[in-house]
Amino acid sequence: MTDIGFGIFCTNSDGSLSTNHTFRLKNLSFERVFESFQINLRDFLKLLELCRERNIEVFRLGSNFIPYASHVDFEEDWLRKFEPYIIELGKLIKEKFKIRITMHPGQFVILNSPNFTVLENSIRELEYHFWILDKLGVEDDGVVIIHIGGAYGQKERAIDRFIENVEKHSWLKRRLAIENDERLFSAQEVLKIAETLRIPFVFDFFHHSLNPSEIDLKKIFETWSGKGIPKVHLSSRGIGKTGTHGDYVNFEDFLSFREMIESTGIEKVHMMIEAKRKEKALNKLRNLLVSD
DNA sequence: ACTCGTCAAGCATCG
DNA sequence: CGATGCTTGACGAGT
Repeated sequence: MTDIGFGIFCTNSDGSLSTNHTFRLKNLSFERVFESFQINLRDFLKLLELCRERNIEVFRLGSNFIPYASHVDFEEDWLRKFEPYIIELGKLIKEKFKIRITMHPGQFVILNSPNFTVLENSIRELEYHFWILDKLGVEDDGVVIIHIGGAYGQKERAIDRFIENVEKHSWLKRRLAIENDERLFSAQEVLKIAETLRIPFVFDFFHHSLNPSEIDLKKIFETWSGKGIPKVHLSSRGIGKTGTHGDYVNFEDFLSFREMIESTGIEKVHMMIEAKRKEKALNKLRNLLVSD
């Protein structure tokens, strides 16, 4: 039977703790960045406590941990001032919490954009994400997860451009992981890209159900060899437009996903619960598992 | 003291 | 062509 370790992201269920505190860009100054950072740091530590109490094995740190860090107006020497705090935090995580930390930059990070400025901004944003994880001193299993990007009416061309751009900035391969999305790039397409680039594939069950393709989950897990425990995402449909995440995870979705995972014979996976009610959703799921 | 619209960034889809 | 979905959170204007 597969051991499934769970993960949550960015905030707790009532929103009282968040690693995404920010401010308005027009007020950008070192002081404002530092102010938000301190709140994010404080909340992050509380969230790590929460994860430890509830035996949560993965946490996704919010991209706004240091707000506007990749913005052109963010001055270069500001980041150096944060360095000692991040290093200290990294030590604490290693000694006290022993949790896997990952990140997932926003939808604006697009490595296959034909627009040079978009690509440039994306690279800068990824540099910032890598910087954080490197200074934290987390292992290579601390991945930075992105989607493939746009199709621009020529999906094959868009895939080639993604591969070319990652090859061009090959340092990205150290932490970059890619995920199938709910509309454009199916799991089958993402697997091909992951195999070509030799980077891990974060399989998203909900996106796969909305954008299905023929896949071999075992092959998807193989992209993780030497890169840490395979990571997957689980969410269920919410009210509103297709693709919206639900407040909780549908138990049937979990059961069929678990069956799919177990059929590969894998020993251990990390499952990120992408539900709006975060640890409450995980609690509900675990309660159902106990009574099941 | 509150609610509401807007905010750095891209893309595709739906009406 | 404008609103919406994607980690939502902050905050100033209006009530």
